[in-house]
Amino acid sequence: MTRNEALVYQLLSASDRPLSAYNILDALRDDGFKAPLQVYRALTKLIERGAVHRIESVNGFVACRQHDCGDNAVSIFMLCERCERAEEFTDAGLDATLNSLGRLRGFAAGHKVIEITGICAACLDEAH
Amino acid sequence: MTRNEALVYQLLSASDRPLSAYNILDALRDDGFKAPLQVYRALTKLIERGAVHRIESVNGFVACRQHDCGDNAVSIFMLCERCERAEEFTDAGLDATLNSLGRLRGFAAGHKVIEITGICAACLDEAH
DNA sequence: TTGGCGCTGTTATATTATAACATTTTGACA
DNA sequence: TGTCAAAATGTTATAATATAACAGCGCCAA
Repeated sequence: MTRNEALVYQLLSASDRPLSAYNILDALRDDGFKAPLQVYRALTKLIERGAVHRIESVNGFVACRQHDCGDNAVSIFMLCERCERAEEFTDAGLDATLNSLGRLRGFAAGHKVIEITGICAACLDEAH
Repeated sequence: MTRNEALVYQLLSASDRPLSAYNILDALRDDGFKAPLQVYRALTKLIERGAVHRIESVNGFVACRQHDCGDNAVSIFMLCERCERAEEFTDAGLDATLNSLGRLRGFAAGHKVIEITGICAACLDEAH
């Protein structure tokens, strides 16, 4: 892992919510980051490697918190509208279900995006 | 449905792949569209009403081709990497599965994004 | 030791989306 | 029918997200 990748990865690992590329850029200015490409390049590598996931719904990025995502399991993200926290978990059954839904239609499934927006347990409690 | 909404909806209905807001803008210049906001405003209304879906993975928009999406069923999109076509279908079982996955963790599920990237049947055939 | 490859830095630019505000249209109802 | 408020529209400007293009550096294998 290169220096830039490590910096981006550490930052994402320390955050419980998705960060945008420009959030990351700002946070790493003291470490010498000056241009968006430095962030995007690191993100691209980290994502290829499965260390980081992109959250399409919010144009943000999170560190992977599962080790089985990719091998026969799909990542599911629950995104809290209130506190913006993202929780990742995996489900092998769901992965298989989606593969077979595709197969039924002759579709060869590759990358899967599953993102659920709602209210997390902590925020529901607060509202009681 | 207002004139602008109708124009945007017709365009999307006639397309078998997602269009970006700026694709739409360009296509509707002859109809008097001049600024992105005209497109985004129409899209916002159409999406609220469930007539159009946003495809997060490609920052594009498609006309809804299911009538049961929303009522206890979730829309699933299969996106072909090769020809870029988007196919929508719905699945009530999957909707229930995701709701209960959330419930297990105290999460109140709202909007769900399910997008699968891969190769469609037609493109697989071509490659044979 | 050198030559190539991958990583880096930098400037510029493309793409996607919204803010702010003035104007016009629509439709309910007196 | 007149009128007023709400909704829709038009327009300019700008914000937020992402990539292109090219030059330089550093490592390390032959």
